[in-house]
Amino acid sequence: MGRAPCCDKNNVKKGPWSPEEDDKLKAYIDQFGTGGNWIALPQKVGLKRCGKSCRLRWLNYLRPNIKHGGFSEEEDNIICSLYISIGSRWSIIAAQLPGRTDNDIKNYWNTRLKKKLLGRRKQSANNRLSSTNPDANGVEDSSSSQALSNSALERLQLHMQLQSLQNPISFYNNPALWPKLHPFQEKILLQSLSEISNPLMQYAFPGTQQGDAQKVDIYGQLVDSDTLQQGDHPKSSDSNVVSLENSLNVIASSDSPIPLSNGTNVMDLTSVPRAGMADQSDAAVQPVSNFQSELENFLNSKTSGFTAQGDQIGEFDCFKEMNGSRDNMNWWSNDFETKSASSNSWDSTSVLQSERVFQDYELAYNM
DNA sequence: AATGAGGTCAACCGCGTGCTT
DNA sequence: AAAGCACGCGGTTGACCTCAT
Repeated sequence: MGRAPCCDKNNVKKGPWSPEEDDKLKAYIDQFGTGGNWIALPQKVGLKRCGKSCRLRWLNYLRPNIKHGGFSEEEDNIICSLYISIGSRWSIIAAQLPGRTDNDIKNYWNTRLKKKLLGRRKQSANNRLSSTNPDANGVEDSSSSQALSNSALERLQLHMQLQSLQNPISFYNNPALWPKLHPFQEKILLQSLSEISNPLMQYAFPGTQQGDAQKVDIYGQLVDSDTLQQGDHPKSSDSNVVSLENSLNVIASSDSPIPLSNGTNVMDLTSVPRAGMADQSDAAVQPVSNFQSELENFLNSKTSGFTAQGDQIGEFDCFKEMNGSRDNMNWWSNDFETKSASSNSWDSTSVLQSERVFQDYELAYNM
């Protein structure tokens, strides 16, 4: 036996609100308020609507100071940053954007921002196609190749953050699902991790600077960077792992409260239970330490037996230039208006996307 | 001009939580 | 303590709009 309906479904009007209904509801609430009972409100107002429908209409449309459309670039960045950080907790994200409703932001993310990001991915795929078709001289266009790799790196950063921070059983948090990586791919991964506090995060969490918080080690313990010695951790003599430690320290820096422009901080946001779903909130906001330990396991299994050769390091160095553009906040906005955005979803295609991202790297490696 | 595909967004639905009785 | 209820949330739907063919 299911829950009793909140109203008589047969006697309530559904569908779009008429201007008359809007006027009635607005006039009543302006004069008397909601009375703390949405269910009883429609009767008082004289509307044949469900109380929940009235509430939604008021909150999303009739309420004063509501903004519709015309999202600014800064708002875009905040939404992206918070989504990466806390996932689809639209009410919390909306709380950071005065005048915006959770419904509006949710729609905006699903219809625009997500596709903006994926559109870039598609463009990258196109670049890959063109880069695998060298011109008649067999000389490949170096700029397109670099753009491809750069794009792939940035996508991986965002995607890994999305997956690891949001979904505890995601591809990225499940070593069993990880493919065997080419040493080069591992290097790229490490470089990506070192940028996990990427520019997007800087918008919502402006207090964090890359490499500015070497206070927490990969074991989640507070560490004085001056006293951290080589050998303090089992793998610290391995250059890859040293790099990982630095990377994870950066990640771990977000464990510290980071001020937002409105006076709250990151921990305020990430520690807010999902209203109505408190049990899920812990999973929704993955503790960074879990991500760290998973990565540590990953490095244990993936770096053993591999020693980077000098020429390989040289190849890695050719990607240093990539980092030059990482402070560009607008990397994902280039094709904002691109009509070619696919209907892929982050969630359903994560593994496939991951594999294709790695294919990007493989291509770059083969160049 | 007609039509179909894709995009947008307001509204609905169902669920978990917490308050009240 | 337990049941009932309203609230608030995120996910989903479907009507409407726009654009390409």
